[in-house]
Amino acid sequence: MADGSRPGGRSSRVRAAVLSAVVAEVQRAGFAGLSMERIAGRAGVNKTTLYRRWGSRAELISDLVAELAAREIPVPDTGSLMEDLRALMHGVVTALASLEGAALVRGVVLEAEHADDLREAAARFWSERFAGAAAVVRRGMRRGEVSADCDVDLLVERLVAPMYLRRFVTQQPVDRAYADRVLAATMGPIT
Amino acid sequence: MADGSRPGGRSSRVRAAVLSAVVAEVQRAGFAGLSMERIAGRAGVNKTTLYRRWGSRAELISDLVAELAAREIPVPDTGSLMEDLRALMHGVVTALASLEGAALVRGVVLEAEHADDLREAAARFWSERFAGAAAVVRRGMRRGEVSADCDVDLLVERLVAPMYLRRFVTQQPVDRAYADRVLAATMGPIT
DNA sequence: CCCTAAAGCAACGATACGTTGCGTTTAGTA
DNA sequence: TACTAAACGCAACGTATCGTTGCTTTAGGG
Repeated sequence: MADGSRPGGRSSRVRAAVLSAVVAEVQRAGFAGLSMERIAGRAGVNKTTLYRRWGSRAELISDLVAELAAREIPVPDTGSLMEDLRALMHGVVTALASLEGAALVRGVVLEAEHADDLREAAARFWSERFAGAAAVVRRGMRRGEVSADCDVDLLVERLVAPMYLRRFVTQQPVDRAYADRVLAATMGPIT
Repeated sequence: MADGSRPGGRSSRVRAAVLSAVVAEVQRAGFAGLSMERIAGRAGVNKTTLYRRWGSRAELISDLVAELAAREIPVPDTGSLMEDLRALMHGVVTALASLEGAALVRGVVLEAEHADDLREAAARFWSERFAGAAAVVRRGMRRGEVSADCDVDLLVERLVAPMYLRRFVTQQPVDRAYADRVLAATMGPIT
């Protein structure tokens, strides 16, 4: 092999096992209770492997965030802006309800302030997500479903932000009905 | 003394020194990097005192949250809904920019999932804050500045949520200009 | 089938954890 | 002012996890 890297086979199995073990451990004891040795044990992997491949806990979390962020989510295109936005927001509801999605956001919120690489990974993640949502809005703008002088990025933020606030800050439930209420209240006057 | 408690004098000094040391340590190394011994050292207090008074790291953070949450913030009443809301949102901007405010929210986001007492403290905190903001909106509603069928609580959430999203999730800057944009976009069509 | 990247294993010192026993300071009371 | 007990300081303890190292074993890819 040219560069000597060996990505397939055992390596990828180890990687998958470790990342899933991290998620499981986050669920069990929270981010503050993460232990490298426990992660290794749950993943059926030696502690040494973690340090050799990731170097530190921060890099491991950073990799997890990048991994979860890399999962492509489809951008809806039904021809109706409201239907597209509804689908997008319901996707956020599902993501926030899932363990992986919650771990992703929580990891960023917790670590990003003191880990530059994680902050970059997070920035890439959010810019991609918001770009997809913004594209949806711009399609609707071309169809005349929203006025041309609308601040698209701000609109996207206003749509999704309340769900994050409830999920992580005020600890209130987030479901599709709530998403619909936010959507109606935000888009209602614009139409 | 009857119950044997002794709240004044040295006890309160120690408490103040410790809580301020926690905030300083959060700034230095983040929540994940909190060490009881380092906190004790910075506060000029023995490690034993921390464990005897608070029992655990989680309870210490919980107490800090309760302490910060107990600080009364004035609810503006200028006679104009938009001015009141602007003042409220600028207050949030200031709080998020301050170390204490960021530590408060971050502590809740980090620990609340696995600490029931902290979750209760956080719930009290947010319900008080949102009640104040909702009162402002209802005053405006009585003056006819907002329609009577408006969902007040949802409106408050929609106003403040984008600032929290930027500060903690997408890691983007939050200033008064942004708060004004959110306010204008959210209230513009209602008026 | 070989070569070697990658994982396993075992042990290390260092650090922080949480706890205990005992002596000292200090606040509140009589 | 003197007394009492709550609160803190101090020192030491065993434990757990950290992060690292040297060496051996496994298994993927040419």
